[in-house]
Amino acid sequence: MANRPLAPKLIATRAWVPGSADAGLSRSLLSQEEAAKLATIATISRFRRGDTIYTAGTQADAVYIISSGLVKVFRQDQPGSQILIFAFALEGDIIGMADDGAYSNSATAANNVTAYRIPIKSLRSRMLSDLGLDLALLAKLVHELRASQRHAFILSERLVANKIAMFIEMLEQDQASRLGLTPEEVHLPMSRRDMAEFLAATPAAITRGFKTLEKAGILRCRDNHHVAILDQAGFTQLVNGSLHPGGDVATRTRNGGSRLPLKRSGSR
Amino acid sequence: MANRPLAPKLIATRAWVPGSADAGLSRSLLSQEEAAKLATIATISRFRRGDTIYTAGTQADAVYIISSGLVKVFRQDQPGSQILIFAFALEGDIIGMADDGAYSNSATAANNVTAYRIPIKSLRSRMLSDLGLDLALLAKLVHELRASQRHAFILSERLVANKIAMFIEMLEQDQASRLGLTPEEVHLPMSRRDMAEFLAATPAAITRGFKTLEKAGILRCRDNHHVAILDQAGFTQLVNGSLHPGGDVATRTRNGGSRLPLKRSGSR
DNA sequence: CGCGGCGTTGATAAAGCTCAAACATAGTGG
DNA sequence: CCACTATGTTTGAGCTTTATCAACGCCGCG
Repeated sequence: MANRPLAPKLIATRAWVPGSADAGLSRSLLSQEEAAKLATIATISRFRRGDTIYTAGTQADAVYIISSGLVKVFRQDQPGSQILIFAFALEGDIIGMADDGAYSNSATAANNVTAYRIPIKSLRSRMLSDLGLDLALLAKLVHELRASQRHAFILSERLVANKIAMFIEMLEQDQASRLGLTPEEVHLPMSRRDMAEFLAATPAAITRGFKTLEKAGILRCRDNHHVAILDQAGFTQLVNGSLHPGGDVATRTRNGGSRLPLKRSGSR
Repeated sequence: MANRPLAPKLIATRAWVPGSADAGLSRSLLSQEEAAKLATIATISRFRRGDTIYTAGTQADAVYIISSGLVKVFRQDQPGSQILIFAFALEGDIIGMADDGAYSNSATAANNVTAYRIPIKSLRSRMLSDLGLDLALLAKLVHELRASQRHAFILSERLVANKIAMFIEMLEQDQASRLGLTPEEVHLPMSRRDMAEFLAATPAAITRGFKTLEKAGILRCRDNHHVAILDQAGFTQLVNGSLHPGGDVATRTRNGGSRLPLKRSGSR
């Protein structure tokens, strides 16, 4: 049973319960038993790249637990107006939040997606009888809320280069917590345009932001979907918003590089 | 409804359950019974304006349900660096989210605050036995998540005047759902500086944004804490991001004063 | 009465958006 | 296999908004 991919997984980190052992690690929130029970009320849905999974404002009859693929959860008030992507959902994420019975945002598949579709009614009745499921959803929602606040924090940044750095750090942590180790390269599974719509910027600004970070020696892009962090110290400072990439990073030779080896410093 | 102020209240709107009757209305999520049970494990805390309620990174031993007053929930990475206010919490809100046993953001009282302090341990044991409490927290978290996404959406706006309009609309809806009717004036209980820190702008920009909205005839400020919406249609368009206040309002003199939608479309 | 925080107003500079065109990369059908 | 189209990405030039920095008025408070 352990190696079968046929039961939904819900992934999150611990919230109030301190767990120093696996701090920062994602755990599966559902016991096998609970996952199996959920599987009995779920159906498997498949979506192709670009497919609409649900649309904001329509009646919310089901939530989806992503099994594989990448889903963009977004909001667009008027057709043709600005889009803001709220989250990139992947395996172990649950989507389909509703407000007064209607989906409060939209979701489309960014590539081929398989997901468990769980009707709300079944879920509700199941929740009333199964406390563990309840607590799992609670933990997942806390996780989501934190992620959303982090998103807001990224959006509050003024310079696009900083936003990008924070975005990459977010993906890095996510991947690290899923894999259990920090990968050499961070994988950016979405397009530049998607990044722009997540970071509230234009694709052009995203391109230039990456260029800025590369020129500053902070990171290196193998291609548009794989970046390596070269200057971890400078990167962290960027993420913490304490300095601006254009000016100070180059002049950071004063204090910075004591903790980690810098590959190349201050080439200007 | 009830006149006993001695039990905690949790306020939220409905999520998946459609309730066409009281759509958009806040409901108290706890039955009197549950509230009473919660009260037995809660203690009342009082804070004065400026007091710290908890600090990010410290051990999270309790959550707080606000009974009265205004609390700023915020994050500040480095002392002296940028602050982002995530939420203004008031009566019926719950604060104290944690990550791996530590508070993930900070909270201070914006004025005199009374709150129910509920130790995590008691809450957990209570949750395991009381399913209703569980579901109430779930509903509240969905509410919070939506609020956070809305915040992100506001932050994604480029022009400060639009941000302000969306912020006012947010407060208006909140007040309307609490009162059960749309008030004539929207109350802004926080300072300009707090708004700036919520909207990721500077106080100066906030001032100028309000000026812009007033000059455009969208709203009128009785004082710094009370605004009335004069042009509901224009206001709504601003909130939906379909129209730029600076551009169109300035060009209005050329166009002879007619309010024109001027939306952009991708047709070529 | 002086002090410090807040709010407003004014100049300047920087960063990003808009618009637009060149470029790259698929996917498609001949 | 190739043109051909559609989509995404990059680059460039001009314009707008806001951050920054500063000064000033206001108010409450010691």
